[in-house]
Amino acid sequence: MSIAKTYLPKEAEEKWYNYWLQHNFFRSVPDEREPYTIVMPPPNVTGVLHMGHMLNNTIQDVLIRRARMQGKNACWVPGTDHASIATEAKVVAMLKEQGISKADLTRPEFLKYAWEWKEKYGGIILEQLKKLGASCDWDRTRFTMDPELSEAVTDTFIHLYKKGLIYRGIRMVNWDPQGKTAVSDEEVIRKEVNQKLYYIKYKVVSDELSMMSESLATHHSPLSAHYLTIATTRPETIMADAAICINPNDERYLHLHGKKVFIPLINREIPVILDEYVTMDFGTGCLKVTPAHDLNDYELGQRHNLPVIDILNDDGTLNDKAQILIGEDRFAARKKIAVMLEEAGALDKVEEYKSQVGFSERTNAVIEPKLSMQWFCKMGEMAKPALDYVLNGEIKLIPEKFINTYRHWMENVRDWNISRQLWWGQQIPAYYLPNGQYVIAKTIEEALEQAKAIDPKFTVNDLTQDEDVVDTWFSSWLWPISVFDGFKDPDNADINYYYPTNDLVTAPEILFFWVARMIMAGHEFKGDLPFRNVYLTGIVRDKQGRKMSKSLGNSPDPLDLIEKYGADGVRVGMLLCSPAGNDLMFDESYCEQGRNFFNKVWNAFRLVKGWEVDDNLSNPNQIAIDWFGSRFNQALVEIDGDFAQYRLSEALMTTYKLVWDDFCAWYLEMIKPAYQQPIDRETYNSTIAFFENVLKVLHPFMPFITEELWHDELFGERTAMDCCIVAQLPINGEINARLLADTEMVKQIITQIRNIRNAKQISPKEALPLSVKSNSGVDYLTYKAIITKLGNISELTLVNDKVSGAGSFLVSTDEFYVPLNENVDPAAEAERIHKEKEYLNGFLKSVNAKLLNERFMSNAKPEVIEIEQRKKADAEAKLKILDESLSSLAN
RNA sequence: GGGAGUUUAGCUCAGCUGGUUCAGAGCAUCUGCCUUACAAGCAGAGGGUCACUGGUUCGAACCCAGUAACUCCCACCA
Repeated sequence: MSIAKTYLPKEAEEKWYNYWLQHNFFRSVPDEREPYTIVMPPPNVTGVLHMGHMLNNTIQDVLIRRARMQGKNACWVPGTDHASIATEAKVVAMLKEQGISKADLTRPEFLKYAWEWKEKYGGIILEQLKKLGASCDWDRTRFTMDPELSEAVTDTFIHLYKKGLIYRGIRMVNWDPQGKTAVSDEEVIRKEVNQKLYYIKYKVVSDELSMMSESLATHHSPLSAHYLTIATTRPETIMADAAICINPNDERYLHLHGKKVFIPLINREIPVILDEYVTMDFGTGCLKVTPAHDLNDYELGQRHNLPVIDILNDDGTLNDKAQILIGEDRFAARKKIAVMLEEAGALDKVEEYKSQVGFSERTNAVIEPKLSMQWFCKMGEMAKPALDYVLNGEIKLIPEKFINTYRHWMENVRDWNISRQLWWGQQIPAYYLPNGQYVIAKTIEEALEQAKAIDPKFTVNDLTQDEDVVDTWFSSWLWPISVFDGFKDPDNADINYYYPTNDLVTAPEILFFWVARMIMAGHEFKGDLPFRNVYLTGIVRDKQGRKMSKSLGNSPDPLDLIEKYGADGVRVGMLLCSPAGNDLMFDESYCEQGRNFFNKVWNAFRLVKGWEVDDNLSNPNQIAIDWFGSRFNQALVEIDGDFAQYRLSEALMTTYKLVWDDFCAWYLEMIKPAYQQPIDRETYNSTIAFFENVLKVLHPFMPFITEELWHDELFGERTAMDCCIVAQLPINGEINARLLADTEMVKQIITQIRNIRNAKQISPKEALPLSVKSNSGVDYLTYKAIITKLGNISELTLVNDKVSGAGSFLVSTDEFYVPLNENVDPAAEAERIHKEKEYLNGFLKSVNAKLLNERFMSNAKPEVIEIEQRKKADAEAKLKILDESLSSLAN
């Protein structure tokens, strides 16, 4: 029977994923085993898989599969997030294409469209995750707007309101004119932008000409006495100015104290006010105060009792209060007003200027500070315990460097604006009464009851529910609890069993958005932390270090990659380039390496599969078997250590080398029978057992090929449920250190023999004799079988004297001679030995320098001194042998 | 402006408490091989002033100080 030279993943992937599903291997229900739980950071319901998801979910799947194979009850809860602003924006855009405007729809009509959209596209990303091999318990799939989860949102809102942690108030908020909603501080991304700084002249209202000329005489400011000049990046907001502010200590402007000025173009009179807030050396030292459109100006306005003139509509266009350019977009208005100012002679100059501008994280629109009535959640009280969990180590952040950032944020946390002027999401459970009061209630019936307590005359018709919905994160911060119905049914078996969860794998970008708030919610609503470890992955970047993004077009399509390299290849590729806690420079070649790796495993399988066993043979290669057994156990310890520290990349690399180098390149070569020769039963059985163990350690990284091979008859009969996915990882076994060390020497011998072949152009097929002068006492005859096989040695003999005219090398202090047909050139040999001596002498010198240094001898630890002494003795022994060789060459 | 981090081979990264021949791994490169498991491979080899400058120490990639470059987070200077 011939087996394909290369493994074709596609068919196997589909077959085994379905098999796992059918046999409920991903399913988890509470039982007596130790739970291991991960809740998946829910991707946006309308999103598609990108490289960040690939990385994230590969890591989660590796952890989950490993836990499952360690006998834990592994539960990975998948789900999606309703992502209110992003989804609503998409639905609005979709409707617009159909010629439907959101404004023409009622709330229920709009929501109907939104749900249809969700039903249509909502499952895509989860389906894509299946291609990757994600072993989630799909029966537990949740959506943040599932009825139970929405109910949890309402309940927690009420809970926090009753506790006084939620309040309503007029505040300056971050307004997204595209999404037409407020967003939280965390959802504003500041970017440096090239802007223009406009210097605009405001005419001073003056009553006496004489005073003016006096000012002219005494002040040599760049400003005309008739005017003062302000600098602004936002000339379109001058119509909303309520004052000009100067620093009272600014000597240049003493003459302006108590004056008034005209706003250019509209000629409205505003006062000049004094406040030390103004920096004298920035711009002109004159600041236009626009309380409606700047947070600082707002606060300044509050202090000075200035009116708030809001000239912007919700969509960022100018309203009639602007008097001019009504209906124009703010950016169009900016350009036009610059021209108008210029024409009016009110524009002094324009400078290039770099400054930070806030953008909406979801729509990328420029954020507009806007005064509005919003709901807020107080954070201070909840932040304290959430900070403690991390500081005292109950929750570990991996890597630890994020602790500082986390602490800084938690110590400076501001209240959270939780209301959004959207329809897609959980509507705020506030009901307004005709008298302006409101009540907070779970249902309108309950609201009515409360209303009646205020005034029995109220009816349902008097109640109006708040139009707004809560921030998406106000539902996802409940995720680790709500997916287990911990609100609806706080004492149910699931929540009691799975909560707190074990590991959370997510991106550092949402440490504050989400992770911190989940910790707060966990403490507030469950009195316990939501998870014990937070693994913060890096950002997936391209080879040049740029963040992968749609607009740059530098992100490969994950599904194409899977198509090309197989899911196993892509998984390995992702992990190969993702050291713990660092960004990863992704390159397709990593996936190629992953593919090559599973192909290597496939071919090892082909080799073993082809062997015939002869029960009459009784010459097992016991040394090889013992050695690989030890080596395997040693690798297990290393892998365990890597996982314990969440060094997944290294765990994979340790596994990679174990399989490729130790198993394939060394072990299989050691025991491989000659072409078309049978193998003995014992070696065969051991090899099969090793291979099965290899499949196990590989499985978390490469689930598909390992499951495929697992079921081959090579490994014997399998029952339906006997699958690699639930096989138990081997427990750390015996490690024979001596054997491992000796084998390393044997490997060196073989490498040296190969080197001689290379140098002398001798074919590997040509058998060579080997003589050993063992000075160390190692009995090389023990390893005769391996040395003769891998070195293709015709005869291994022990000698007491040097062999002249042969190729030679040293391993440790043992001498090896390979007699060759042609005589070795003594001069060349002498040169080689001289070089080696030179190196050893240099080495010896540095060792001696230490040993002769009194301070070293008195300060260094005894074991360090001992090591140095051993080095010295070793070098001296080698030098002695080399000298002997030299003199025997001379003879 | 404040804070954190990074800098080790061509690339991506290990290097844990300062002490083995400590300067490592994988990939890439080079040389030789189509050797009956695998050319997606095999065998071998060559790559480094550990960013820079000083200091501490018997001893520094590692500790300290400073410098430079890059990255991230936070922050209301128009």
